[in-house]
Amino acid sequence: MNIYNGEILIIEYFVLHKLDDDAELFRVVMHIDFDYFFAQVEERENPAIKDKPVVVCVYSGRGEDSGAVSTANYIARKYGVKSGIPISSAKKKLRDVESVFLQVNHTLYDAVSKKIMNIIRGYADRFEQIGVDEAFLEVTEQVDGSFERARELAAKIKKEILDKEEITFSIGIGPNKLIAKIAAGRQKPNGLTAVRPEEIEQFLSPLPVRKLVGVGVKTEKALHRLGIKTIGELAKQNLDKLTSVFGMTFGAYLHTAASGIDKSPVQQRGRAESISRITTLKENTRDIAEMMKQIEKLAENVHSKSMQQGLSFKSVSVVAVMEDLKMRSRSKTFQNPTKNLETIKNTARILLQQLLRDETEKSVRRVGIKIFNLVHDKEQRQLNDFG
DNA sequence: GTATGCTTTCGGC
DNA sequence: TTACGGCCGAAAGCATAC
Repeated sequence: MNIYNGEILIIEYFVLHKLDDDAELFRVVMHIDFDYFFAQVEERENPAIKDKPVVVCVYSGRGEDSGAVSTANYIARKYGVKSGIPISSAKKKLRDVESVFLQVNHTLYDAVSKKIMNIIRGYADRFEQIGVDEAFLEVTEQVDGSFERARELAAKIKKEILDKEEITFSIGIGPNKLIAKIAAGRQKPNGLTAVRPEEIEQFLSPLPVRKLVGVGVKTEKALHRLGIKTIGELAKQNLDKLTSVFGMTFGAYLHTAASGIDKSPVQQRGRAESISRITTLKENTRDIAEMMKQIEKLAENVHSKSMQQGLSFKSVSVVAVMEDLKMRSRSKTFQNPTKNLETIKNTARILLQQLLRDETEKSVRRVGIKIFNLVHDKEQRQLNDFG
C-alpha cells in the first residue's frame, strides 16, 4: 500500500462514503503467519531436536562462529536467542544447555512454503503472499461475511496443513489487512485471533502507535513528543492537528489507520520489486579490484535470476557494509530498461568508486548489488508498441 | 507550504 | 579485537515542481 498515493486516498474516501450508505458491506480478511518457520521446518525434518533450543544460522565463512541467527525456536527464544543476533552471542546464551545450531537451507524452506501456500490459496477469494512465510487471504465470499465461519475456516486450514505438512501457524482475522495482521501477532505460536468490526476500538486503542503500518521510529518519536503513545490516543486527535504536524496526506492516513480503517485490497503480488545479492568478504578491504571480483559473481547471479523471470531493469545499486557494520549504498537509474550483464558490472564499479570517494576512512566488510525498477518483458513490449 | 518521486537507510524475518 | 547474514519492502531523507 502506498499511503502517499493521492489516488488511493480518493478511492478510500469514495468507499468510505459508500460504506455509510450500505452498512453491511464489510470484508473478512485473514492473515497467516508461519510460526518460527525455518526452525520449525528443521524440527519437522528431525523431530529428535524438538525439545531442545534450535538455532538456524547464516554462517559468513570468516571464522568458526562468524555470522548471524536467522530464526530460533521458542525454546531458544526463552534464553534470549532471536533473529539477527551474532551466532557467537547465541552460543554464549545457550552455553549451559544442550542445543542445536544449523545452517540455513533455503531450498528446503522454499519447497515447504510453496506446498503450503498452494493449499492455502485454494481457500481464498484473493490471495497475497508476503515473503516465504506470510500471506493475506480475502475470504469475504468464502465465509459469506461471517466472522464465525471465518474462524471455522481458519481452524480447518490449520488442521489440514498440520496433517499434510506438519507445520503450525498463527492466524489473525479482521475486517481489513491492518487489523488481520496485528491480530495474527497477538497469540503466537499456533494462535487464532479474530477481531470483529465492533471490537476494533477496544482491540486497537491500548496498542502502541508503532504497531501501525507507516509508523516507524521517527514518526513514533514525533507522536511521543505530542504525548501520543497509544493508537487510541492517536485516534482521538483531531484531523487538523495531525495534518498540521504531518502534512495533509500522512496526517489523514494516521487518522484513518488509528481508527482501524484500511481499504487496501488483498491483491496477488506481481513480480518482486528488486533482486539483490550480498556477500561477506574474506577480509575487510578498500581494494576495488578485490571487491569487484565478488561483485562480478553477484552480478552474474542477479542477472541470471532476472533473465529466468523475463525481467529488464532500469536501476542498479551497490551496497557496502563498512567495518563498523554501517551500511552505505549508491545507485544509478538509466533512461531505458536493459538486461545487459555488463551494464550491471560497469555501473557497479563506478558506484563503488563513488561510494569509497565519499567514505574515506573505513574499510569494507560486505559488498552487495541490487537491480530494481524492474520491467517485465511483456509490459515492455506493450510500452514500446504504444510509445 | 505541499505533493510527488527518486535515493539512501532502516528494520523485520 | 566487542563485533554480525542476506534478503526484502518500508521508512526516512532529499530534490524538484507547483
